[in-house]
Amino acid sequence: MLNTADIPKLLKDAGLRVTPQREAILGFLIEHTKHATADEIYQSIHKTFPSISVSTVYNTIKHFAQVGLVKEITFGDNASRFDINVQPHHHLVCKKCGTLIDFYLEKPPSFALPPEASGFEIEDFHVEVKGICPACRESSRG
Amino acid sequence: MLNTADIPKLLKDAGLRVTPQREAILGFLIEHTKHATADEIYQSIHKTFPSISVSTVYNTIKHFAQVGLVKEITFGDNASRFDINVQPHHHLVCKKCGTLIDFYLEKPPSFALPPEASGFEIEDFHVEVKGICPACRESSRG
DNA sequence: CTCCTTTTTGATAATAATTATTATCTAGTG
DNA sequence: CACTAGATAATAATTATTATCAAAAAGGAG
Ligand SMILES: [Mn+2]
Ligand SMILES: [Mn+2]
Ligand SMILES: [Zn+2]
Ligand SMILES: [Zn+2]
Repeated sequence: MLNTADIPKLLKDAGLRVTPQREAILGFLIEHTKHATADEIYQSIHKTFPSISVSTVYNTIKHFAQVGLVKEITFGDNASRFDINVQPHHHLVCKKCGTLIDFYLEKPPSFALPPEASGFEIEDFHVEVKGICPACRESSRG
Repeated sequence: MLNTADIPKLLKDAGLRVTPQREAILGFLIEHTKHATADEIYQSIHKTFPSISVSTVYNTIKHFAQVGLVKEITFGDNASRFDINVQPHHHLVCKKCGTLIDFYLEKPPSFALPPEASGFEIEDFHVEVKGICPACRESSRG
């Protein structure tokens, strides 16, 4: 498990300079919640770090994603979410509110790619299970 | 296979009025390409139907998606794509250009959902295999 | 510690995709 | 033909994100 004490080392090992903004953003992702949006990160950090800017949050999480500190999740038509869990895993997603729950596969799916796929360099895959979470089912009852 | 001659019937069966705009949009999706974006649909139809509006394209494809005539695909950080293939299937996607190729599973993945998932009403799932297409590999060679 | 170079930050503007609003128009009904 | 629910087109508004760039800060070298 990642610990907030490791933050400066995590940043250095990723080849990034250590700044208060980066420590705050990485700290938020480690401590609070997986799968936060850029805006959620900004709103939370802004309380104790009022001078931080929205563009810094975007720059920083994009940087983090590039060096592999987080993984950007971009499905649904809503905002990107950022996942501090960088192990290969998959997501159960609520169609209404976008809540994500991690899960792991017991057995990978067996897929036969069609001829048109030849020459494609495959890097990884992601399974998205879609449904409605209990909270959203409750709130949409007639 | 869907045929352009069936378009009025397809619209009526879906409970939608038959209008030239709807015929044009559905016709484009059937004839030309699977997985077009709203803008691609608009740009193509606009040539022969100059009075059509961008908002009509959006309204119409959203309508189509609601009644099950097309399926909206929303991964990647780019624009939504609309799939005239509404059978359950999955996608190989190019990380660079967003090109999509359909594929079908031989065997569904076996997943064990965690306790947090209890109460979730599962509707369907989608496997997204990510990579780089031959064209994009070629164009990014040093 | 001080100076210097490089990187990062933050304010703002710009862009892209999409949704909302609304006046006008039209298909279907009788 | 006349009426009305529904559809269209023009436009404004919104949301998420990226670009620009001067000022501030980080990390080394001396
Ligand atoms: Mn996750
Ligand atoms: Mn498809
Ligand atoms: Zn929900
Ligand atoms: Zn490509």
